[in-house]
Amino acid sequence: MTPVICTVDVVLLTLRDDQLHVALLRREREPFAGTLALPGGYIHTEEDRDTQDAATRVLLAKTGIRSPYLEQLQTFSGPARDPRGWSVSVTYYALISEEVIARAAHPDVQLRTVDGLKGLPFDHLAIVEAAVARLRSKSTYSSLPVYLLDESFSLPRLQAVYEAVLGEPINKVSFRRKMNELDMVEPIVGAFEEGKANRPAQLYRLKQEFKASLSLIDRAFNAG
Amino acid sequence: MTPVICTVDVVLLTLRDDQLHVALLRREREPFAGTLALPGGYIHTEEDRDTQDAATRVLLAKTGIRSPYLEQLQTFSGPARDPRGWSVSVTYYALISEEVIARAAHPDVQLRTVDGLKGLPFDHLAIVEAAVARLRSKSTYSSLPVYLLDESFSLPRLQAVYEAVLGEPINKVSFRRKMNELDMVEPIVGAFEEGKANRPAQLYRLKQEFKASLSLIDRAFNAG
DNA sequence: ACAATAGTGTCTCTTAGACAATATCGA
DNA sequence: TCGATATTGTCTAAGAGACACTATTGT
Repeated sequence: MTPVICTVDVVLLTLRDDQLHVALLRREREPFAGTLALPGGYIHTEEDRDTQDAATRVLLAKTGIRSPYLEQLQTFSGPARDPRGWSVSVTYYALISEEVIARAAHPDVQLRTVDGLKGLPFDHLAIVEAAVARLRSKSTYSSLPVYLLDESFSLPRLQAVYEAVLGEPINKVSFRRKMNELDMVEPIVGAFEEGKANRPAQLYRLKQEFKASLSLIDRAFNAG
Repeated sequence: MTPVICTVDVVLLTLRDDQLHVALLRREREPFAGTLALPGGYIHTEEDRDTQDAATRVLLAKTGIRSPYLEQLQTFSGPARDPRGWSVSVTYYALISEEVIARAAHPDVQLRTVDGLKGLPFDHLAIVEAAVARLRSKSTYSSLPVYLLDESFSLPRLQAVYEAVLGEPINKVSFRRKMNELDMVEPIVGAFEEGKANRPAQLYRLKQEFKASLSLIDRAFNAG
């Protein structure tokens, strides 16, 4: 029986100009050397405790980013997706703020909009699409999008992030009411978003108890 | 680099006496020979087109069941879960009616309640728990539970299945109203559930267009 | 007729969205 | 003061649950 090639790939997503972007890197080796592709690599059985560990290691090594949110996405497999042979790729997706990308990402990391992506090697396009679909789906009923923002943020900004991810407007009153009920963010007393010619927005942060886990919403966000 | 062991495992779930059961088989080979375990096996790179294909093949070969619903669950991995070495198991879960089990399952298939399971080898307990959690979660907002029933069923029966899976009562009026809106089942004209000392229930079937895909509910089922 | 469960009508309560009033900043 | 955006109050509409009534079977 031919051995199976085992790799991990990571879809690192961020928001720039209210558009979802994915982090890509130029491949140094064959196959597809020189092509922009997802950060990925082989599982290292001597050092990785599991594939999540491998994904964390690969992401840090290739992009310089240590993501607070890294979730297993799906496993892609088959004889044709990799020219080297029958392969399995356990894929993960991560969310990060644009600010962290700017501060910590290796200079060769390239951001590309997730819409209209093309020319990706392997089945990386399908992987990115699955990651975006998962993010969209989870965003309708969880606090997931806060990971696309920096430590502190205003509610209008958070709402804009939800709207950008979901691709539709959200009723302002409902949004704030829901955020209130969810009790997942707390105001940073005395901190405001200043500098603009209008009433400054209160800055919030994710509550400590939600930093590790997601907050789940029983009723989805609706358009409005 | 040591090679990674690549397998698939399948959690086949069914409902018996309104309790979720999982199909287990006694292992014929080491490791854990003689122990009840999930049906699983190696990926066959010569014949499997992908891991979904492998899961379908393994399930049919080991249990005799060809499930209409088979979804990728999660990939489990690590150096310790299998004594043979660093391994990756791509897991799937399937739903089937008790009637199909009775008709088609190999005689050595054993059903066990998913609650209070113990003594499973590898990390099979964690895999079963993940499958049950996924089923519960998806059942709150989709037509998934219909796969636990036979071809035709009454609405009260379908409601009982939802209640068994979700573990809480559902308001009868709301349930029927929602089923009506969803438009995913249709009455079988002239077919009733007979034999009991009460008004016979209309029999329904899943509409053709939902046999391949799930019907998604925008608002979750609520207790009541 | 009675017991038992199927199926429906309807009232009330909760929740979401529309609309608009008020608050607070820089220019 | 004006323009702009934050924040809040409140009315209205839609959806969910409670309750009870009608329907239909076997005994």
